[in-house]
Amino acid sequence: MPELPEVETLRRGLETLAAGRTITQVRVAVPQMVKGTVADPAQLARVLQGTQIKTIGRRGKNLLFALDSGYYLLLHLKMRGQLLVVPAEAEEAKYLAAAFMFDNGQELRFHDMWRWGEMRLLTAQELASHPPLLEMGAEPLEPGWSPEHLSEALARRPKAAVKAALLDQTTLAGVGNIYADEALFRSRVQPARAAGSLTQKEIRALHQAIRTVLGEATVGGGTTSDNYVDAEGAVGRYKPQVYDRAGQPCLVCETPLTRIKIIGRGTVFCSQCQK
DNA sequence: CCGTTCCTGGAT
DNA sequence: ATCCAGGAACGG
Repeated sequence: MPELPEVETLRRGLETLAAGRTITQVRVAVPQMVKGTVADPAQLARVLQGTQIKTIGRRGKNLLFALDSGYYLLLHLKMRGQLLVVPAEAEEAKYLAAAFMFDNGQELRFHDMWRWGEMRLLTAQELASHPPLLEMGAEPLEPGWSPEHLSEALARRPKAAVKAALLDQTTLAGVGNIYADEALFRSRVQPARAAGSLTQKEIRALHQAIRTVLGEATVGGGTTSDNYVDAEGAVGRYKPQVYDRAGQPCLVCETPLTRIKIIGRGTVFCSQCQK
C-alpha cells in the first residue's frame, strides 16, 4: 500500500522521468477510475494531449502533476495502484488502468489490480477547494511540524484509538497502516490507547517516531509489502519492524507480536514493549 | 460518527 | 466455494 514514503519515492522518480515531458496521447482502460468534473475518458484525453508536465508534487498520499495548460492531474494509488514509466512499445500489463504517452517514446502507465485508484483532472480553482486536500493535516516531514501540532490534532478526537487518529488524513498527511504500526512501536505506545490519553512525553516520542520512520523509509525507497514498486519497477528496501510480523518475535524483547483489529485494520504491536 | 462500498488474488 | 484484506468517500 503506497503511503508517504512510497509516494514520495515515486514522485522523485517521476521528477526525472516525467517532468518536462509533453503528453502526446492518453488511453484510459478503466473509465470508472477517472473522477471529478472531467470524468469522461475522451474529454480527459482531449484536455491532456499536447500539454507539458511542469512539476510533480505530493500531498499526503496524492501525486499532483502541474500542467502547462493550467490544469492539474491528481492521482491516488489507494491500495494496489502502481505507476511505471516504460517504453511505449512495452507489452501491456494485465491491470492497466491508463497510459499517458510522452514525446520521448516512453509512457507513464497506471496499473491497478483492485481498481480503487483515482485519476482526477482539476482546474486551479477546483484544486484549491478540493475537500480531501483542504482538510488534510500537516506534512509530517516538513520542518515546521511540531509535537504541539500533533498534540492539537490528537486532541480533536480524544476518544479514538491513537492508531485510528494516525490513519485519519486530517490528523496528519500520508500515514497508512504500515507506518502507523511502525511509529507506535518505535514510540512504545499501544495502538488501541485513546488518542486523548497520551501524555505530552508520549506525544513527543510519537512525533519523533513518525519523523524517523517516514524519513528512513523514504531513504530506503519505501516498503514493498504487497505489490509496491517505484516508477522504474524497483522494490522498496525498507523493512518494517512490526507491520505484517504478527506472531514473530519482537526485535527488541523477542515476545511474539500481537495482532488486533482497529477500525477494521490489521494492527500489529508488542504487548511487552508498547503500553 | 459508524457502517458500507469499491475489487480481486490468495488463503482456507 | 467462501472469506478476507484494506484507503477513503459516502450515506444513514
